[in-house]
Amino acid sequence: MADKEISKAVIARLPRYYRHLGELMEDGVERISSNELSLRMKVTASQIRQDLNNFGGFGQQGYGYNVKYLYTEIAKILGIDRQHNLVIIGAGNLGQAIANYANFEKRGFLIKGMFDINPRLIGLVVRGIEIRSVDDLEQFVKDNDVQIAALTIPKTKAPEIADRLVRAGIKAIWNFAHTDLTVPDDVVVENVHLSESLMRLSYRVCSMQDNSVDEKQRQSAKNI
Amino acid sequence: MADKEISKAVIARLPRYYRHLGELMEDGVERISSNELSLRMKVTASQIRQDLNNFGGFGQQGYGYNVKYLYTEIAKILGIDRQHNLVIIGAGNLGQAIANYANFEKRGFLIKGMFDINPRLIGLVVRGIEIRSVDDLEQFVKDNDVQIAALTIPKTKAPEIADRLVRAGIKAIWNFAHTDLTVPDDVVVENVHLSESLMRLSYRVCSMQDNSVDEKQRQSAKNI
DNA sequence: ACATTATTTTATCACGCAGTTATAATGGTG
DNA sequence: CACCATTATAACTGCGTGATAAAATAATGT
Repeated sequence: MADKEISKAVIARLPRYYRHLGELMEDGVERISSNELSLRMKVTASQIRQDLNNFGGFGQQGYGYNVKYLYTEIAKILGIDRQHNLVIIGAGNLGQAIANYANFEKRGFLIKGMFDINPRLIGLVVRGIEIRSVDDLEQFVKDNDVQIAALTIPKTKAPEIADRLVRAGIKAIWNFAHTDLTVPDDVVVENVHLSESLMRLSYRVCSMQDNSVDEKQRQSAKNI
Repeated sequence: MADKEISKAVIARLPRYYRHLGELMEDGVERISSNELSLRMKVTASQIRQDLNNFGGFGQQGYGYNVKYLYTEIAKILGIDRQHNLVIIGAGNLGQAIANYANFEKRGFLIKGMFDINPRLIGLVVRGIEIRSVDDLEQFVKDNDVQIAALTIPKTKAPEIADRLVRAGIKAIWNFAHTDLTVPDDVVVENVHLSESLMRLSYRVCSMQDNSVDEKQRQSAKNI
């Protein structure tokens, strides 16, 4: 496994395949063809076949893909068959929203602890997870084999905390802070910049309106 | 403006340009060259030049780009110079996290109301925004010229609410529910699937580890 | 029950287009 | 007038799509 480089575009699509396959399993579907799946997911069947082929022949001619097998194989590829210990830095609404999302644990993401600087929050327990002082961060990361840190703190504090996490040996940062982080090459940063997402939405709304205006102009141009 | 089709990839990068330009403005920087910006943002200067050229000559030879001018122009392109009214459906932690993020309002996103089905939450006020019953959703959307709805509800409820929003005349859905939504062509859906983001992170962490194992193997192979 | 044919569906190949990077040409700056 | 940095153009890379070959399943007839 993990022989040749797999394109970024394919990896980005895998979680969506995984989600749909999970839903199919729940519905008791045992096998599915790329064509059926393409209808469901609204992507071309060709793309599905090519994507899945990156990881070796999961499918069988004349049969299709075995849903359960494919599901577990994708889990292996994504690494969600293993356990990942994570901590949440920032116990505000966003941090608590993540802590409260139970399904992460089904995927092997185990929230070991939460951290904050607000003394009023420290000591509280959210879904069995204690909120601790950031002073204890390094020690906790080392003691609990924490791989991943979710950063749900203001951008001003983010770079400093990121540095501390890196020095404590963290492998990946799930960054919700509205800033870019600079980390060594062997540390992964996955950005979730909500404000950027909202701006993209804004663009699409506006260009949609502009287009409809254009169409109206074209319509009235016809009538001349 | 809005003459020829601009590629999706360029639009996706614009918010990041916008953020960095904002930071430069705060630092009192008046002009910047594509080369300096490329160093700061860690993308190629060539890409920056080509991206910005999509929207007409913002730059000047021998001078660079005027930071403030570029900032306001990108704002126009993204449509964040106008006001967008939005509602949040789902007043849980995630919904409240969005409601509490003040900077959205600076970008013209005005949160008009929040909605939930939980009677205990209805009537509460978060940052001056009242939490209402979803029964009042349609009327509120129509009365308040709401364009955008943030969906921070469980996936089981999402499709039904999405339908209701569409019928009420919403223009865009910012979808945090872990499911795909089916809407008419003239309604924009921007997905924020956190679980998928976390899976991508997981993949990168694992492939990073595998690669370092490979390197060690290569190292030991050398020593034979 | 077996051989044969038709059907289904994947795997692989090849092409075209879009996105990215590099280079040449142009036009201000100082 | 030399230099700088953009604009415009060209080369390259990679992704997505469609077409074809191969392989298994399902159907048919003897």
